[in-house]
Amino acid sequence: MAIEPRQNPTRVSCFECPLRHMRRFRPFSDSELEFVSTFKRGELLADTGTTVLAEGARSAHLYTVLAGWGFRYKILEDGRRQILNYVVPGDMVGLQGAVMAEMQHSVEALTPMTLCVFERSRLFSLFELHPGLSFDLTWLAAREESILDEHLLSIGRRSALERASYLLAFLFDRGMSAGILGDNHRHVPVTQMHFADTLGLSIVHTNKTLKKLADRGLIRWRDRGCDVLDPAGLQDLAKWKPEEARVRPFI
Amino acid sequence: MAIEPRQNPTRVSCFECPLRHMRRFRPFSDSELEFVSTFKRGELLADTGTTVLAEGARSAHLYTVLAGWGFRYKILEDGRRQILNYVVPGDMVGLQGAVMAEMQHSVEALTPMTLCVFERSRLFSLFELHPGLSFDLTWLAAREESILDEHLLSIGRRSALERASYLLAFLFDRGMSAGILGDNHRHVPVTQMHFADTLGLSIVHTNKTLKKLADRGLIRWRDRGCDVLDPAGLQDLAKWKPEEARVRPFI
DNA sequence: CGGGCGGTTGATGTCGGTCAAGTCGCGTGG
DNA sequence: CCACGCGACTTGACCGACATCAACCGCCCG
Repeated sequence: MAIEPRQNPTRVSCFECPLRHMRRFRPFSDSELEFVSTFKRGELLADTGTTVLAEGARSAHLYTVLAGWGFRYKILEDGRRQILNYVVPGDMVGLQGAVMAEMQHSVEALTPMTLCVFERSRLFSLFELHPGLSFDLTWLAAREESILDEHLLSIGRRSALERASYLLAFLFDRGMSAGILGDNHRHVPVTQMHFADTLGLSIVHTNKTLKKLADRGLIRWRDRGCDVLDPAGLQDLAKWKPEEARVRPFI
Repeated sequence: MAIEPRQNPTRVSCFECPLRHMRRFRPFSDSELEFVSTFKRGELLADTGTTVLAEGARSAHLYTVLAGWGFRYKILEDGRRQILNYVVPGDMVGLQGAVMAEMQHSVEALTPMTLCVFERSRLFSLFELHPGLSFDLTWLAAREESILDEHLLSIGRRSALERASYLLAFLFDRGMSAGILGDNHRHVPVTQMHFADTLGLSIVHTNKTLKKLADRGLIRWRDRGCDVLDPAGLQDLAKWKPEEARVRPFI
């Protein structure tokens, strides 16, 4: 169940961080890059199904996703699970734990993941030394908040079909802008069980709902995941538009 | 509908800010207090039902709630509304608009509200000059995120009765720690319509669900709002515990 | 005194849950 | 090599939680 993730023996320097060079991330100043390099403690590799962070933990670390898909979730005592959001490269996880006393949710790997490990105790010096990076942290938190707002609207007020369409369009958008969509740039590695737990529906009903979308040619199930064939059609069904892409921060 | 809020002619200095002296807020250093004083532009009074911030707006301002209750919400094209969260004194609103391009949600006053108005353009100098306040902003954003997480869990996975109990316990907790519960410190100024739009239920079913709670003596409806008679009982029903109170930031 | 808002209630319908099987592909071990 | 089990996906029958429709009450306020 809760497999221990393992440290990567070969640390990769921030200077040659593969994400750093992507156009969609804002460039760092030299001093910022240098700071982040010392802030970084190492890398963490997590296999599919691994628990990266557990609810209730008081982790000494903070992470940025470098590769792979993961998801954040909470569970009720009796096992009912709600997936809160998905994480992709460039996203930060564990900020809550760094800022509050302990983690209020868990994070699990959906595919093999690589995470950049930061020292939580040095977080405050980031605020002291780098206003730009501090602003970025706030930016990331505000953006997460606005995503959660939309999810709440979705679960609270959209029908099952709209909800499913929204989630698919959303995942496609996130995967696309992170450049991690599988074969043909349309594969999303999320099972129907994950869909059910994100949408607040039962697996059976989720299946029937997704089947409708598949019958209409919007998606196709394959290989423990889903090919998004018609993102625009999904957006229309959901009455939702993604934020237009712009340069975003990344720490 | 969208009544224009009005500026308060009599600005109150931050030095004598009534919230500042409450034990639950962290104290400011002299230089922080001085900075915030210059950051502050004035005060805004909003009557019940007023729209304080509108989705899509590119507001030049940022606010901290000084008095009263409000709520954040989103609406779908066809009018379906989802209330995302409630705001009470000490909460910041409009940070999203300051950090992203435009507001992704609206804010409306539930009771007459007083808000402290800040100049959005000076936000970056806050990051440059005051690491402590920057950290506080991130803290506030992370806390909002963890509240939204819990709401998602609630709407997605709790039954109608559990959801309603959770929301009541939650509102009681927030009102209590902000010291703004009405008569006998148990009155929450939220109508059944607001409950419905927060819980993702119809008004009729919300009414029937809340009636059950009233019949069990947990709450009582009165005066366009609700008296919370047994917060502990509600928490038990919802299987939820509030975060333990600790000193929190406030800008 | 009339109308609007908030709350209440019953009748009826439907969306989505639960139960129960069954298929398919894959990895494991006899 | 095949039996077995398991995880992901399907499908049909049935049921219940919640939505919708339609009244109606009480209160406040113009």
